[in-house]
Amino acid sequence: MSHQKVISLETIRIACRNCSLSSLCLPMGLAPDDVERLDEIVKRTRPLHRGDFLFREGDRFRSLYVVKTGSVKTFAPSPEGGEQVLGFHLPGEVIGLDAIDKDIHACSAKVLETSAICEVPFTRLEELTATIPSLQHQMYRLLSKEIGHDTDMLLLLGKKNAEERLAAFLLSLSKRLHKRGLSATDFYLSMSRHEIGNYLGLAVETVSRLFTRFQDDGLMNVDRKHIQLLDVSTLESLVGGAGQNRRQQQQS
Amino acid sequence: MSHQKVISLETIRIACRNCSLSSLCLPMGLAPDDVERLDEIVKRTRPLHRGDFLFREGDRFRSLYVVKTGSVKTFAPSPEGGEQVLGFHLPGEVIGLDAIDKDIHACSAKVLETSAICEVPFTRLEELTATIPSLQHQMYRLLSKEIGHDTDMLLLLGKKNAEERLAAFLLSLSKRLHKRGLSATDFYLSMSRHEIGNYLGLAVETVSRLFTRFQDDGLMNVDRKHIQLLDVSTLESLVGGAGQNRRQQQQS
DNA sequence: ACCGTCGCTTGATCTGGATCAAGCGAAGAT
DNA sequence: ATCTTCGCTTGATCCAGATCAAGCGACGGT
Repeated sequence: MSHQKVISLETIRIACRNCSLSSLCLPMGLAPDDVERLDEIVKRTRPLHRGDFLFREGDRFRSLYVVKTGSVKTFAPSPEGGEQVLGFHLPGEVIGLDAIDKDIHACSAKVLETSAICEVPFTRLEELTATIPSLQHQMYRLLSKEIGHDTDMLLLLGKKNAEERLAAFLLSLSKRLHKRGLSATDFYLSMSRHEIGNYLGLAVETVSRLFTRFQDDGLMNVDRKHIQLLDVSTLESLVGGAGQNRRQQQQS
Repeated sequence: MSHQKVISLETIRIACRNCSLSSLCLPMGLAPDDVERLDEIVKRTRPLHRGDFLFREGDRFRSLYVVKTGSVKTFAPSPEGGEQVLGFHLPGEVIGLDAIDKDIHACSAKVLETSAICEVPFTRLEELTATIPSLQHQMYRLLSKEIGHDTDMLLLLGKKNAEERLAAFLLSLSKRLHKRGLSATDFYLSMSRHEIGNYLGLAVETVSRLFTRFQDDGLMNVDRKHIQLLDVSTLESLVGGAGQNRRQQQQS
């Protein structure tokens, strides 16, 4: 997405209180004093590069990770030896929540491009939440939000066709990038077609064909990793399942 | 599954400290005094019946619900008017965690058979967790566990074929029932074939055919809602994806 | 500048499971 | 006791998307 050595020490020295992501990240809604306390436990590591791991499946769980810049994918091994991509994580998003339960990471997290990551030791965070009610609430919300997101994915994988899935994926990226102050209609993909397909439960070929089709239909421009959304409202209508009239699935 | 009026007032008067589910439910690992405090905020409603709602999509979020006996399904509306079954909830399982974030329920919860349910007002629970560190930790684990479960479902819907999905579903029920002291190999389904199919992303017909096939192969007996698992280890090997050799999905 | 690798595209074919269609039997209603 | 409904099963057909196959072009390495 961008040249490597651009991220300097100054960038990673930015504390929570000055971080442009604070409204998306843990500090959301905290009093200045409390942000200060949170700030003290956050480790800021130097930039990581494509292919680096934040943690691997089977690792002991110690910290949550927050993407500051760049992007990360998480994936779990499937019994046969393949893997399931579980998510792509953009700035402001928290990684590792699923490991709190068993104290062991059940999935791996791999950096997709040069990225700055904050590390938050969980035990210390947990102690802090006990004394800062609003931070505790923020944590509950964070975990709950993740569940809600997974629920959306279940609906996508369970009920939507290929076209709807890809449209939903593009719009999700668009929306999340926009919330971080980036363009909602012009961006670069940091993941491969293969990874997109894996994530959406589709073959690479299907993803590729759909990109071509969407472009032919004037919905977007695609040039390698460079994406430009041209007709967001039509994409949105595609997600709604207006694609065809598929059988209404209900039960009782 | 059983006659209705059997559950009496005595049954629902059981406090947390006497509840046989305490090792599965919130109180896990709490000191007796703390269980007492938790116990005080839990409301025990009279038994609910098939078709009753715990909450509906759009309702204000107020409480978490714990299944004590019986079973509950949760489901979300899909844009087209159909619905996606999100889960079936057995005794000891907690419902409503996904609504903490937005403070609004994004899905509905419907009772599948006569059931006893505990209601835990969330605001009060949250206050309590701030003063009982082990309860706070328990809550984090609970939310995290839910994420882990959703992750498993993503893998199931994204990578597994029909046979693998149904085998996984049956084994999941079996395992969860067993943990609650019930038979792991002989049980009744409280949900319809349609609901199972919806949950697993399959058509009713496919579910029905697979039940027939599994029975013909000697893996289980099926008589309406009554299930007997005969060959658990073969079912387990089916889940592993040993079914056929499907293309290894991996990415760079 | 050249080469090899690898990710991506595009075309042809195949297939698992959806859809369509037609009973059947159990449970509740009158 | 009979009817009606509805959930379930089974058979026939269809199709979206997987799989197979064959280039092509970008990029990193030397």
